[in-house]
Amino acid sequence: MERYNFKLIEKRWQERWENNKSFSTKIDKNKKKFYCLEMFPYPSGKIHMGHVRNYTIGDVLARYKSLQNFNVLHPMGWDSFGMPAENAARQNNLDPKSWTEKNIATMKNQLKKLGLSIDWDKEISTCSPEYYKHQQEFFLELYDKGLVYRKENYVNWDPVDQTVLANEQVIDGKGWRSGAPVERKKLNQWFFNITNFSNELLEGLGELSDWPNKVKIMQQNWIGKSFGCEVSFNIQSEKNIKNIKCYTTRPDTLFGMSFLALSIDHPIAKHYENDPNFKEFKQKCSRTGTTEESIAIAEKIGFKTDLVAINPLDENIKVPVYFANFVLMDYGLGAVFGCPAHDQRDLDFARKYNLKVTTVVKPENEDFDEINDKAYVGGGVLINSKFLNNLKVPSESIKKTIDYLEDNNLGKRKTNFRLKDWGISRQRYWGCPIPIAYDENNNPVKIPKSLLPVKLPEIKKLDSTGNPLEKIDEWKNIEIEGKKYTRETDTLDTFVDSSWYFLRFCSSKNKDYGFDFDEANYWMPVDQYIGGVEHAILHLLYSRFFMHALSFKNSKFNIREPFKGLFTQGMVCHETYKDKNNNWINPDEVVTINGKKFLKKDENQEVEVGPSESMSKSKKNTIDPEDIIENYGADSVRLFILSDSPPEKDVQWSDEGIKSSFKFIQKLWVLNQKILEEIKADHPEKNVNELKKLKSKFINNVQNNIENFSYNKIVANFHETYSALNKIISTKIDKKSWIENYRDILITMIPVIPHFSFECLENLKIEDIEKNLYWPKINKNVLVENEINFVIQINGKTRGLLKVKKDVSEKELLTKIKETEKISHYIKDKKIKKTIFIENRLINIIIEN
RNA sequence: GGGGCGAUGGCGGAAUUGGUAGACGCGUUGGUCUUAGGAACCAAUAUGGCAACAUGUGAAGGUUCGAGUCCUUUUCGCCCUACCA
Repeated sequence: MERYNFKLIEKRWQERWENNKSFSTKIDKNKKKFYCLEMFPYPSGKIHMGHVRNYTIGDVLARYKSLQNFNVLHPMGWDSFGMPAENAARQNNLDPKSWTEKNIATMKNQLKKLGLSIDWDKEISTCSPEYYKHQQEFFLELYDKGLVYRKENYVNWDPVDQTVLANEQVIDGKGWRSGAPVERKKLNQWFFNITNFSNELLEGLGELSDWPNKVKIMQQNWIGKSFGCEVSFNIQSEKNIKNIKCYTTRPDTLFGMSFLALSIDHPIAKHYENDPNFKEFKQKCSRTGTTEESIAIAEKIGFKTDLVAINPLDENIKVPVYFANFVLMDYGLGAVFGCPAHDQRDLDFARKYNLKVTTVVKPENEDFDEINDKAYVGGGVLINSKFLNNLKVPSESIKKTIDYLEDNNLGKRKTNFRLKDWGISRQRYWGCPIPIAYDENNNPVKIPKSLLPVKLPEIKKLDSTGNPLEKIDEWKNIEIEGKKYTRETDTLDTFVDSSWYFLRFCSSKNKDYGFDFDEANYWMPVDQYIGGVEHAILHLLYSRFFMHALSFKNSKFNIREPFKGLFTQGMVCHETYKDKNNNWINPDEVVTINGKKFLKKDENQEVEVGPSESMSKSKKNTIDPEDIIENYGADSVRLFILSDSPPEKDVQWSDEGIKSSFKFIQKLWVLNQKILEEIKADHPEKNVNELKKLKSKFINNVQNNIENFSYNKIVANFHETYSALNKIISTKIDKKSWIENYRDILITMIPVIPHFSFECLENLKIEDIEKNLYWPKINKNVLVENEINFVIQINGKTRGLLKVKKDVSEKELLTKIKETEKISHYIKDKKIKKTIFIENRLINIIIEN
């Protein structure tokens, strides 16, 4: 018997799909659509196992929906702008464009080998002018809608590389490449007014019932809506400062106030600019690291001003005003009042500077301890608060205090959002140019639509410092209608590229606009979006914003939520290995002996096995998908990457696992040959019902498991069905029944192992099978069992199973139990107090002991 | 500090509304066939016990005829977020 030659067979089917354009899709309003999208990859060089998992999960769904006669859009593209291309270009002395294009060619070829049902005709690449032209149009559209603006903002500046760093490029306050201490520098930058939609973006989450709760909560926290009020504090000062406004969610603790703290970036700071002590303090603040941990641990420090703030509720309470390192300018108003008794930070600060601690909340009906080092943040009632005393905290206190403040013109109710506007300027070459130019007075003007796209100038190599666009004068200096301008040299954040690519897929060749309204209205929203949870906040929020922004003041387009369903898959992990010199080593350098001893290949040196971690180049625990496809075939890879772990959890890649999947496909092939022989034999005897039932169960299970994303259980269904078929094969079933039922089983396997399934289907020699493929419908009645393994419990303990006919009565069952020695001895001579009888399932007999 | 998720054999994981705990796979053990086995096939595999049986889903309580599943308390682990006023 021939072994299953996956190399030949997979190649043949992939070619056939490509030549027949099997997955190319057109808009068809008579058919229900299904838009299945996986997050498009960054063309970093080669695909990795994470891609394999992501695209396999998506492909199972796409192929399943397509068999169910949905009109399926399943496209693929490239998120091809970004820093790695610049880094690679600098390192290897080439230009980002050719590096990127080469990677795309490689990865496309690799993806094709996975046998994905992708409509490659719709392929897009965000770095192509055909794509970013429309992005520039969108920029101008949002500009006209007032959703784009320019303001000064701080950036991380690397003084050696003369470049702006992203937050993740700042490591311990130093530039990741140069190692130089990073400076804060103010630059004029472009912003999308995402906060214009804060409320809509928050409310919209409520409609997203097919999103993981986790992600919705993350976005909710990110948007961070809070209710409170602005309070105005009068200031006593020799300077011209009359009052300071603070935002607070706890105005009810105002009587406990003992200081007021300002951010060092607060406008009032300009009064102290020339004070050397203040300068020193500012420097001290900027010295604390930027890592999350160092911020959290950082000591609270303050700079005492000569200002005195007066409590709006009691003018006899006068407190000092500080600048403090823990107050942020970009949240609220950059100023807070400190109530040490009921806020830990304020307490730490107060203890350090010997400020008063006045308790104003005490737990209800309880004694309370003096505040020492721990602030009391719970509820209770107000004390030491004059006319607010005895109000319940927080149910009455906050509302009543705000009412009082508003009535007396001391403050006003305010909703605040944590969400900040989206800074989209990047001082980089390899991104979408911003279609703006500046006149001689540095006023921005739009580049007219007729001059779009603003193409990136081609360069041969990148210098190591600065933004190359600044240095190309012939690109930078332009004339519009005879007037001289200088181009904006910043490019757009690459998150902009990915904020609308799913729209572009709907009509990827459309020339007049980023998408065709008719097509977009047909395909959108994406029915199922699949990708890593690491994009749970930014990418998904920006995409949602972009839809809101495009829908804003637009009569032709009104789709505010781009992704109806979201699925976040887990990572692919592998064991880590280290040699005796403590260097990471790649799995393919490791050989095992009896699965116990791990040795470094060719060196006979023992290897230390570490815990399984997500595959990463730094730990060298990666497995190259191309090697695996080469050795085991795409179907084996697909099967294995789905088995073992549920898709939302991390999966452990193992050599044994992929081998086992490979063997399983071989076994399926052997079974297929046997079935073909049975068909040839065409036994006159029939055993249809059992086969039909087996098939129906299989289809039913697989269907449920696909719908619930329990893809690991599908693999289990495959194994069970394989065993069942192997058993049933000896029972002499006639040709017609075999073909009918086995055909349906094979179709059901298409989403997971398409090459194998199609090959076997072809072997069945059913006419026009390819054109008449549909997800088999099953008769649910077939699934009903006529005999039931009835669970017999005595006093709640399972004592046995009885095979009885369906719908057996309690009385009949009890009779049968008494006849069954194995079980009856438990109740012999005992008085039955009570029985619980669950139809067709279980009986619990309660007896006296 | 805030928020979320989770804890089931040696391992990854199954277990509809509370109703046979451990599906399926890996690994391990025994066997068959083989010059060989790192191939294939068959069987066993939660723990203790010869067995009957007992015990078992991180821990402790509770609700229930019945709890992996529901409630309370608690321990541990992972993830996100972070001086958010």
